[in-house]
Amino acid sequence: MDAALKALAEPRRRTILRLVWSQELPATDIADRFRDVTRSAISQHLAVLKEADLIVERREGTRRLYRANTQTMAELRSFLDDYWTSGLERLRDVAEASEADERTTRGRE
Amino acid sequence: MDAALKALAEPRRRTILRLVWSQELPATDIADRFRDVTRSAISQHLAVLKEADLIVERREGTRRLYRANTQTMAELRSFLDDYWTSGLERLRDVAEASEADERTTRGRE
DNA sequence: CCATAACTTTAGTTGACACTTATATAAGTA
DNA sequence: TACTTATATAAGTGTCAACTAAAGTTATGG
Repeated sequence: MDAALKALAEPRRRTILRLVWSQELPATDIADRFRDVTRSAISQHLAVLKEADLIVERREGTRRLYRANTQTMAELRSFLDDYWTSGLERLRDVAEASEADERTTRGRE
Repeated sequence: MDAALKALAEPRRRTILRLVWSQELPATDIADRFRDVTRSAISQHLAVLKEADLIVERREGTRRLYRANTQTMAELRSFLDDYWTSGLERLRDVAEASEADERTTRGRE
């Protein structure tokens, strides 16, 4: 979930995600939409999105087709919702809990 | 909105946001929750959150009290919702539109 | 006014990250 | 097999972001 948020922080990646939201597209088609950036850069963005589980890759011959993993977005949405609304009454615990949170999320990077 | 997403990409800042979600807290109290980071660092995080309009600052004597701006979070939520659901039928336009988007958001940084 | 408290701001360092160019790999095609 | 197409991966570069330490700012209390 941390990875997803980080991935979405980059505007270019949001654009890519939107492109493959409702249809599967090969890497080339995606890269072609961007004029001021190399295929290589797009390929790397795709890797990040895939790592964050925001897109799914399917191979077909030499091509790789990508499409958005809408479920992860849904999960992210409810994560954000929960993150702020749930457990706010036990605020005294948040400090330790969140600090632990820091360490584990950082450790996972 | 871009700033808000970027601000939230950093786990430490999410923790801070959660701390001031339902109550106002002075900078010192916030900083005290984190052991492996300086007050200075927290101060800088607070500045980023404030810049992104995710928190609000109120001065009282020498203290500065912070609280979350829940409205911005609400806006972010609906932004994310809209971002993917709306306008997906006009996918042919997305490329140009989003590329323009890139340039303006980047220019604003 | 001077000291202290509560913060921020500045300067400098380090690591991460988006990018480019060049090279590698893998699958079709002549 | 050699060539091409579609793509990733490697290596290197410049910029930006998070951090520390130190100096600066603003209000309050002797």
